[in-house]
Amino acid sequence: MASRANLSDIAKALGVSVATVSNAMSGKGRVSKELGRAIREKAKELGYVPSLAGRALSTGRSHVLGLVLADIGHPLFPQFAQAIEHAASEAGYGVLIGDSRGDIEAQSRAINRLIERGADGIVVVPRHGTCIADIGRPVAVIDSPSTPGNTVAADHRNGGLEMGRHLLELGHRSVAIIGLHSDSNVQNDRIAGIREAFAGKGEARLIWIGEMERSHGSGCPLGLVGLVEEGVTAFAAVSDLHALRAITELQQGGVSIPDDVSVTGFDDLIWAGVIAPSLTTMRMDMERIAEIAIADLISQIDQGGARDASSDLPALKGQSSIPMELIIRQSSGPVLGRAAPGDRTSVHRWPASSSATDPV
Amino acid sequence: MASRANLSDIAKALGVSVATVSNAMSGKGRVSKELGRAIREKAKELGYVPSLAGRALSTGRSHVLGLVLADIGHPLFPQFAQAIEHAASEAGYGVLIGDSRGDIEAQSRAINRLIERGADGIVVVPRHGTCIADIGRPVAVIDSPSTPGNTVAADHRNGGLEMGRHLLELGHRSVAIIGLHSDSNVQNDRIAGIREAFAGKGEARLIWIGEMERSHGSGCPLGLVGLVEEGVTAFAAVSDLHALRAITELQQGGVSIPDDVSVTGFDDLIWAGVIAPSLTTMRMDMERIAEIAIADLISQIDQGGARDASSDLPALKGQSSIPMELIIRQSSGPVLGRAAPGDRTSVHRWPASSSATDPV
DNA sequence: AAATGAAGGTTAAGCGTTTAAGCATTATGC
DNA sequence: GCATAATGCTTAAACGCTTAACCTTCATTT
Repeated sequence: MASRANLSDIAKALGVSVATVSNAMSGKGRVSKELGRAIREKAKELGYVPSLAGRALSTGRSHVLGLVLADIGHPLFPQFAQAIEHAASEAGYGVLIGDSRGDIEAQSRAINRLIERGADGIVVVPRHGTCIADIGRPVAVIDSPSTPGNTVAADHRNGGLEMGRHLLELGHRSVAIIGLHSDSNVQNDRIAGIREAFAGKGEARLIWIGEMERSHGSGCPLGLVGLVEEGVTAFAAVSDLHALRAITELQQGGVSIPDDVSVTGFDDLIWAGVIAPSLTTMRMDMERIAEIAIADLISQIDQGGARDASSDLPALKGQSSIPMELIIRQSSGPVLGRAAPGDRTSVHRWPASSSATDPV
Repeated sequence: MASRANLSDIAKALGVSVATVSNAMSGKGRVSKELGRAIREKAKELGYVPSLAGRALSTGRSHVLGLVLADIGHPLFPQFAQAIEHAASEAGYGVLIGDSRGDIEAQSRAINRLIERGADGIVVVPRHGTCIADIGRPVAVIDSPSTPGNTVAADHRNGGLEMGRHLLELGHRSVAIIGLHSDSNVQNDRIAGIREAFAGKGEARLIWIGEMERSHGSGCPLGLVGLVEEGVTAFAAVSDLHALRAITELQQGGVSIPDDVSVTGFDDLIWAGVIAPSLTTMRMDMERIAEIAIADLISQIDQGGARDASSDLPALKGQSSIPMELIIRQSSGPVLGRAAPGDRTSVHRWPASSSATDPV
């Protein structure tokens, strides 16, 4: 009932001025050791919680960040949100969510709404191929290192490279890369990496799901079994979502994974470890990405709000690429020559999940 | 540059008092038609955007809601977040996210943090089996109708009932229900529904993934192929996540879906429509659930903040159950007698996605 | 011993909004 | 034609916090 205690309650209880209490709590002004302690004790006793509204009004900072995702419905969103929330929370910021519902115009509207709500800065994971207009506030963009204006991102290209190498080591010489459509920088980077790995060492063809669906309807079969018959021994999807689609389609067609063909994904979505076979994939270090994005944002905020041209953020601004981590599970294996499903225990395998005691 | 215009800027520009401008904008006090219009015009001209901080300080309402999810990493979270954000946004509220990282104690901490941040109310999708402590603020709980203190939820039991009937209609008389563990009200409701449908008409056994993993390690095979040999013709998972696990395990074991057995899920997760076979599942009406939760919350807030005993919210408080929707796709089909994979075109099928032109 | 400085406070203004109370001015009732 | 009411606006206080400026007191320094 007793509506929250405020500074003046503490001040009154101790017979000092509000300013002193404020100083004591923030450690800024000049307050004697003892009085400081006494004030902090009283504060705790009264259950004092600073009013963010009051502080915001006074300082002009809300200590709230906005998080705008191209498509909140994307399965990777939870990981993002969790990581961002955690990093922001550590830094004393709250996170306000904005949904751009996929379309570009709505994305700007979402950003504006967050700003009107007083967000000090915005983290944007943009829609494929979008450029973020220069709003008059600090922004951190998480897309891909090859996107202009990008702040921090996973090193998708190198992730692709590693994935390609992984498949090459297993003996694969003909891979089909599965992507959605060509206007995503993230996907393009991953694809470029895989191709680079295969350059001169094998054949890498490309399948755009988007194109196939445009002509054959969404959810249509991708004709992967046919590719297997043409000699493709591995499918490298640029997202676990597509890898899952590939795995089920192949299995339904009677193709055995990984004995007949290997399938790999990207992102380590939540189910990647529990499907059969569990999925070899490439994981982003969300925690680090979030941490850097938030650090950059806060640094921008502290350096004085809405500077036009970004100036002198030393190592921060400018293309941080965070390494990705290859997670080898069951869906990728050595090329077996298409007839003899012998043992294939040579490759080190991860358990389905970190807490597993029995790696299947 | 020009830091946002405020009320007094408008007042000065028009030679009136701030109070009048405030009244004109809110439509509350007494302002003449003409002056009102003039003020609103000027406001638009100056690009006036009300300061939420100022308003919050003055009114004691932040117009921000907190959203706490038991586990932000859950694949259903995006749908929740999107729906809640949308509903809140329509009602003029922002949404602050809080992550309870799965554990119960962290859940309370998350709630407290949101409250300290000034959230006017909280939407909680609680951890299985958690009771939300009475914080001194409006709360809306979305769990299951059988949870005490629940505000609104999908009618999981009836969803289970419908799913069971669907399988019965297809001729299935022996189903295995797949759940994670028994301390989730949502899962229990769904299971109870399925069982009710099968009561007296067929056999329904139960598989807890949690128990199996405790002894055999996480990600372990569930032994579903063995059950098929024992005569089970359908697997009804209480979540798409488990359905996916079942589908891949069965496919890997050479069982054909839906010719040999049917598999169904719950929640219509994002990939349910694109795997092969696409997944028959039961969808919640998130939009409505979110709408009702938000409406309830706002009503509580408007009725005067922290009332102890919830009083006279008429139809709102008290167990709103929102019907679920059965989505029939490819993974469920008629029992075929285990040998003759004949045609099975009698059942009406959904396209993989609403925009599909070719239902595969 | 006077000037200087630091230490430990206090006062007061300001952030942008809302809202109760006050005060003219004009309309209404009888 | 006078009390009453409604209308249209202004004044002023309040919300809770921060921060610059100011004022003592006491310890140094010259």
